[in-house]
Amino acid sequence: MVKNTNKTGSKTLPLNQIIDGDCIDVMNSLPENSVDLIFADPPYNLQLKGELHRPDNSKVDAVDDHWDQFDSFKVYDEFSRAWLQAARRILKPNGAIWVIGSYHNIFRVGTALQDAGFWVLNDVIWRKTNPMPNFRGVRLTNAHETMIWAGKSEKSKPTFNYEALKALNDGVQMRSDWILPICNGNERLKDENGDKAHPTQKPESLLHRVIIGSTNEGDVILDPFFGTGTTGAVAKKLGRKFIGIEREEAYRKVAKKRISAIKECDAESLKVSTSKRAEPRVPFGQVVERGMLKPGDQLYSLNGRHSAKIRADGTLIAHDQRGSIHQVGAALEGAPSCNGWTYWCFKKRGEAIPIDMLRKKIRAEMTA
Amino acid sequence: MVKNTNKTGSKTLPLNQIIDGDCIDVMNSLPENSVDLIFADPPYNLQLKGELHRPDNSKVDAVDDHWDQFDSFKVYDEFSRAWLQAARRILKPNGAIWVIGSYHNIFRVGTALQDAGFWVLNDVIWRKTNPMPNFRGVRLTNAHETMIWAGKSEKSKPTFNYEALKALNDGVQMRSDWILPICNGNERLKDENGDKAHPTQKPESLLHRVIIGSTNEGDVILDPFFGTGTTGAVAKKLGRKFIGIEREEAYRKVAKKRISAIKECDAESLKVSTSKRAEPRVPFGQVVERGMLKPGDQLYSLNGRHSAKIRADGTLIAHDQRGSIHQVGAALEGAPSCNGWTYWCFKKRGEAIPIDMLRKKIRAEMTA
DNA sequence: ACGACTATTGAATCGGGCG
DNA sequence: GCGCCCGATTCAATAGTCG
Repeated sequence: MVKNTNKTGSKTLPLNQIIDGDCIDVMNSLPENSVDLIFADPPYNLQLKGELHRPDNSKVDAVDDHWDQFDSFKVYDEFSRAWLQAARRILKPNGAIWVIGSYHNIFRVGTALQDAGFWVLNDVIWRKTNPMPNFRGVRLTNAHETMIWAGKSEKSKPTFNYEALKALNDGVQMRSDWILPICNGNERLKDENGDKAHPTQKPESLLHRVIIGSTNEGDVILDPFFGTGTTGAVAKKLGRKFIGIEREEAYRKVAKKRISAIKECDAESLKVSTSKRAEPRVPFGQVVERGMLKPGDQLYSLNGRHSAKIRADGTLIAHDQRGSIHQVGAALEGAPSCNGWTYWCFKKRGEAIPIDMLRKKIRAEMTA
Repeated sequence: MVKNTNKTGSKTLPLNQIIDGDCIDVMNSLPENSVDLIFADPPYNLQLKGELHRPDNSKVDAVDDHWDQFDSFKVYDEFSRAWLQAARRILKPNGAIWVIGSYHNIFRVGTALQDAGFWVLNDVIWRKTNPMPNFRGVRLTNAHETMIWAGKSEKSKPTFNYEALKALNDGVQMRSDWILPICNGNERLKDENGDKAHPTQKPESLLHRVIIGSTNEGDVILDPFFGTGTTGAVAKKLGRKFIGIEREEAYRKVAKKRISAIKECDAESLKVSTSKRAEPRVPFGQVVERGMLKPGDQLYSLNGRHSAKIRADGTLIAHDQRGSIHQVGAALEGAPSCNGWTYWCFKKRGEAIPIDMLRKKIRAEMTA
């Protein structure tokens, strides 16, 4: 619990501190209508069963921590409603909240949040450039997480730095999907043994965008599930104040050390380097899905010597050869490799047109 | 309501038809455990209150001027629970459902779906290449929609054509974010006045991926909010059967015309890449029985570190390890498991050849 | 120093068939 | 239903090693 009552009896905020305790108790001890933004990364309730191994037989380090264990959806929903209610009380009337989650919990959290009176402004997708694959090949690669951005109420007018986000996005309006890598390399905090200090550390780039977009300098940002303190680190760097709440001694310790080493940026260095985008890869399957060519259509080689038929999954078939546009091209030519995009043509009004024209069209739309 | 009772009184499915009626009533009139896949694009606009029905089919009264947020969510939730329950009843035990929505409704739908007993397999983000901008610059561009893919229950084993989706994505595992343009151009259906026939027509590319990935040829796909029939159009094109339910005469009319003009792909083009899991199992003993390898022959591990001797019953022996090709491989490597077929090689004229070559030979003979 | 190659790792609801 | 056992399955980004 926080000692946050001053001499006159009015409550004050414990700024730039990491508070030990249950986040609901701590938030209830803070004054109402006092915080500008809440960023929350609650437990996801993953419900993992057995062990999982990679194809090379190495074991996957699962998130099986005690704090992620809930008996049922009902218990998880009660937990969500409780912390969301406490969070909403301390938010200023024009304050906002961000919550991050995966399909395991985000629908529960989103429903609880709407029921509590929050007003959803956007849902934002964090598209991971380097997610963990689905090793058994039984599902889609789980390549994103979902964030919900919501105001305290329908009437509230939360901070939104439209121009700053637009600038971050090379001058075009920021979209609801954010393409960012997961947290690894030097940014990933290690404990004394060299193991990762926290199983689910979020990248600073994600918080950078949240904080730039929805707070002003000097604002107070509270994180009820502080962990190793990414929210606090980025808040300090960007000249905002933070309040962190964390139950685990080990996480608090790492976070404190981390944040004390951070230097606040001068205004100039707040500008972020925008990542260069390589030309987006276009799978040939998209040409089929989008109906630019249809299953059953014929393709012809540039040299006119071969032809092949398109199948519904974007592979080709020619005599006994099946596979991608590249594989079939290489096989027919007896070559070690082949760029199918420039090798194959389709016919339109008797004219042979390279399929690369279709890829150009798709790329133009992707970057538009 | 559907006339789907034949002379013997047993119910039959009204295949490749568009049925007029409320989707809950119609689904309740269909036989249980009869449909392979459901694709649902339910209304998400809460202003549709006037058109919503409670589970008891009573119509919800028109909007009150002082409409209360919680009440409207409650009505929407009842509607969601009702149609999801009806949908779940008619799904086969190994059937699956796809639901698409935006932040206005997807958290409600996702929660209702989990509460109804569906088991979420993935959430999938449709990332629009060409979304409508946020004209007033007060929010992020709403550039995506969310789809939930779920099995009928935790135990069910829905169809998942992993290899076909991988092929569609140029040979890398399909991710949970799908980059596709919105429906416009020639694909966008117009009415007699040249206006768009439906406000939220989904692109065929989206359904192509859903249907290729989670159904097989001949499967039955039901769409309870059929609209202008994108689900039916792609189902027909890909050799699947559909059942559409739609209350609006104008949409049914457009959909019927649209689908009748569609041509089904030829059989060969519908074939997609399949997984090895579908291939017949070959015991290693057959290799010995057929004399392809003899008792006493040596096998060598792929990495060259181990060797083993073949015994007459098709087991291996290496030092004190005895057992199947898989068991001995795993034991020698200290691994939790091992695919002996790809781990062991035999020598022919000094060259190491994987024993999987012998299995391929046997399989070829089996299918010949 | 640099390139080539190998090893490690990340919020994961990660099998199916037969006895 | 349970236990056993076959045998299928990964992408991108670091970090480390060797020459």
